[in-house]
Amino acid sequence: MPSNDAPLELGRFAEPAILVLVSLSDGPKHGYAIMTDVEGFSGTGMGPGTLYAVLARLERAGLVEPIPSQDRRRPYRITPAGATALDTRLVDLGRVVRVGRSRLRAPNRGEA
Amino acid sequence: MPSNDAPLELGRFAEPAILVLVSLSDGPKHGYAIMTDVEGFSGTGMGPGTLYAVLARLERAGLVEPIPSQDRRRPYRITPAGATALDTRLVDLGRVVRVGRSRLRAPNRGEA
DNA sequence: GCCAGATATATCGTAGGCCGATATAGCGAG
DNA sequence: CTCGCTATATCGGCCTACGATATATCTGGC
Repeated sequence: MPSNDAPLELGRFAEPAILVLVSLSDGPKHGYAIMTDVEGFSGTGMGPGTLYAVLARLERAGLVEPIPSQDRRRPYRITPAGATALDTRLVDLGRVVRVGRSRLRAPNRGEA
Repeated sequence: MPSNDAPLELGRFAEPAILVLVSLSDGPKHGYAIMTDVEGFSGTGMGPGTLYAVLARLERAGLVEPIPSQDRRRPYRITPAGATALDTRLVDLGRVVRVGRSRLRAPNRGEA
């Protein structure tokens, strides 16, 4: 979204790549299914432009791989490397979330 | 990052804005202190280019505000709007982390 | 049998974020 | 006095994010 004169609720949610990897960690899916799945477990949607760009980048990096398709769908599967990378990222993210929440709960003292 | 021939462990960590807001939710800090603090609670560092750009954007959005400085430091404080936005984001992020972890733990069945 | 809408993928344009490099300057230690 | 740390600011460029757009298939209603 271009003009940020309004209140603005923070630009993006997080790395789309993480959302895609989480979706695929459930089992192989094709692009369209990933889109609807992501919308399900995160409030955020994702256009085809973002989705297929992320998928291509992830494939180049060896974190996902395509499965030979029998019909018009092109399913992808997460690779072991992808699962490892996602797990690492999730641990880091979880730590940030935990720290952030505890800091928000604590009374905001004036000095750091 | 140009050439992606190497394994690659995923590009970025997450939104720098979130890291900055988490840092400020502890109490007011100036830029340099934010940088060292962020390196502490997340494995990721952050150059001055990223930091001050994020700070400017966050200020424009009303999520942080500058505190009049007495010395050469320019401290920032998180605003109520900033705390609310961060909390919302943290909830979403936490849900993604939870879903991702449980999916990674479950046996990877071949069909979605 | 036809049309509308959902399913499904691909690509382009572009706006803007990310980030390293670089410049500047005060301050304390030795 | 000089080195290195603290501290902030800006510029340039690559790359990502994402809506818009194009295309094709499958399905259900009439």
